Amino acid sequence: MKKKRISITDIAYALHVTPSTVSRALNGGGKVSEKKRLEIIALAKELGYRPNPIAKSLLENKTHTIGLIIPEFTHHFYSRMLAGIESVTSKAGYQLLICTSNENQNQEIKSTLTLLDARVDGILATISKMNDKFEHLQEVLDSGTPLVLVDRFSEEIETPYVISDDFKGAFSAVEYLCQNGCRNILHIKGPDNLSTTFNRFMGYKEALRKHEIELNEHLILEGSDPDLFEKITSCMKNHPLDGAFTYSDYLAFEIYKVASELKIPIPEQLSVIGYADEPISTYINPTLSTVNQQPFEMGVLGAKYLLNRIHDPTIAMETSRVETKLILRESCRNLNN
Amino acid sequence: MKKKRISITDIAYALHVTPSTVSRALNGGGKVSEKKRLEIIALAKELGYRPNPIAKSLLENKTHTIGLIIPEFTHHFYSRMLAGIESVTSKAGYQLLICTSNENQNQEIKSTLTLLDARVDGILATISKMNDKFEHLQEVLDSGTPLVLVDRFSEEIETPYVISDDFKGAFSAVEYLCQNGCRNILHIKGPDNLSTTFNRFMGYKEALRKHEIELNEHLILEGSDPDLFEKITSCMKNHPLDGAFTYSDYLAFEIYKVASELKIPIPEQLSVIGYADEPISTYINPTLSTVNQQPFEMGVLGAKYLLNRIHDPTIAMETSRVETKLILRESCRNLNN
DNA sequence: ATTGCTTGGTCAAACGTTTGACCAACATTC
DNA sequence: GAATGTTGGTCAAACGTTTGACCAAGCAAT
Repeated sequence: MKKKRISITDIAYALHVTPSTVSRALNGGGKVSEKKRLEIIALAKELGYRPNPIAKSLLENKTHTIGLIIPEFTHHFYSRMLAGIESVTSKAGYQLLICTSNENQNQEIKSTLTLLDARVDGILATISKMNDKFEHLQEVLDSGTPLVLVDRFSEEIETPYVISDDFKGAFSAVEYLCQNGCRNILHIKGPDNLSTTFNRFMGYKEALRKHEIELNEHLILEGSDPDLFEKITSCMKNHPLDGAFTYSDYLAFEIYKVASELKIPIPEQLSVIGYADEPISTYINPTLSTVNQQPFEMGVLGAKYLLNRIHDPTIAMETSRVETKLILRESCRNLNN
Repeated sequence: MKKKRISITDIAYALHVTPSTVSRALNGGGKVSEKKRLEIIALAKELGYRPNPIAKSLLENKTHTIGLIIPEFTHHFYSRMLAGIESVTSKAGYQLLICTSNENQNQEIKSTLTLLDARVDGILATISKMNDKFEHLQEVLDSGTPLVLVDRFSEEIETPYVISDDFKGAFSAVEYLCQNGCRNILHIKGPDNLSTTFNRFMGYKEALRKHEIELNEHLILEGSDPDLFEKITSCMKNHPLDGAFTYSDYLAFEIYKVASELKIPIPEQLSVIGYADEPISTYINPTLSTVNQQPFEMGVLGAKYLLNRIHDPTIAMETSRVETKLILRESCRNLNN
């Protein structure tokens, strides 16, 4: 029941000229008298003519659409990233075609195929957690479709990427703890196989090394451990903990729970720093110090890199490790005041 | 630099048949010998042929794409709604084209035009807050493009919609407070001009009326008041408050802050219920009772209505007022246990 | 009068696909 | 031997747009 939109040929017919002339009048390609040009433009306006981008796409082999593959929408990080992406693509006149992978590799592969089928001009992807296959991404590259990876990347796939500087982010957090008197710092790690988990852990280790604190294996826990609460509890009981750095703000909250149970005051006896600057960090008590990854900016950058690549595929690969910001709130002791 | 994808004519040429034959072989339209059919299918597979949906769109005047206009991504409500929408559209084989309005009417109008230009098969929209013009939406309808409004709607525009039952949601929350001994219940209202603000307020009033509690104007505050904290404080000091119902979880948190300042224990002395079931509600202390609006389900429903309309535009208009769920957590007294 | 240039157009192909109309070859029926 | 039906195809139009090639008319220069 969709109404037929008026086309260039309709205008041509009405004015007894050919579609070519109408096209040139509307796009300013010359070869049309001033009088006809005005006539055509007037009629086009009157009839509410709007060019059909589908026809143009077919001809130009371009869709002015970019595809996005994102694990999910609900984490604050991704919605901010999405907002950043949207802000630049919409300004550049590009449409955004969105697919979710649900952190599921098969769905990611399917989404990739869908976007390729849709002939998007480029793809922006955050690869899913448990990714061990990369053929589908290689296929994107092979097809000549520009690809930019955001947030997570793999060395297996040679393409521009924008990631957060997890190492430095973790390092700055743990160094702050060290500088403010912490010597026994717990770390709760993130999901296995994720470069972010690894890099944050490395940042933790490096900060300890720099401040000549020996690494204590007992102070390192796995966030995915089903007995995490008990593990934290026994860790707190058996070690003179004075600091904690966790892979996420949610894991930091687990520490809050145990500390509350054991009546260990934060920050007086235990300084805590989380990661990601989720909204909850300003609402829990005490407010949580954390590491902000600037997801909006990451999205902006990723989208820009992609557009650059679309406009000139021979351009040198642009990659960024986005700086993090240490956000200090009530959960940390500060020796200086 | 995008590689040319292999087309139906390439296959036709290689096999010395016409494109028509290839098309029929691939789509099973008969008129092709079994032998040729298998040959064609084999070659298509070998060459990695994938049909070009752009060409099909041009022919069919359908894009298998639905447009989404959403105010923003960062509120949990919208990201859940988006997830719900995506879950049904992707299953139905539809692409999702996303635009944000940033709660800005001009941008909403622009987005609408963009989607119409893109020839989407239907539009799903959450109209922006300060909406007083509806011509653009009427234009969508006039163009014959199915439109479904989600979360917010206007009587000016006659189309299917899915909204949350704010009245009942508020009513159930306030009634719960009444049933559990509260007689002096504070209400903090939402933004002006929003039907949700009005309806939640009406629900509040109706619950009081039903439980024969007289409405006290002094117990009703504006969430947008810059001196909200002070207003709440003086309200708590001057009235024997025993309950509070707020337009949002964030406003409920303001009450937490004041209560903490005044050393009023929640829920022992004051029961609090928020609205929206934002993630923070399970992380603040005590955990916050709230009203869940089932945004995921709203998205699912909206998308389904739209798809139904796309498949049969003459179908009767489907609208829903989605039930809310009262989520009881630690912030409310319960007389029964 | 011939050549050459400019202006203002038209024509046709192209993009990839589908589909109704047509058609030749062959088999069947009377 | 003529009419009819079936099988396995081809042809061309259509969707809306752009664009290179062509062309006629008018004019100026030789």
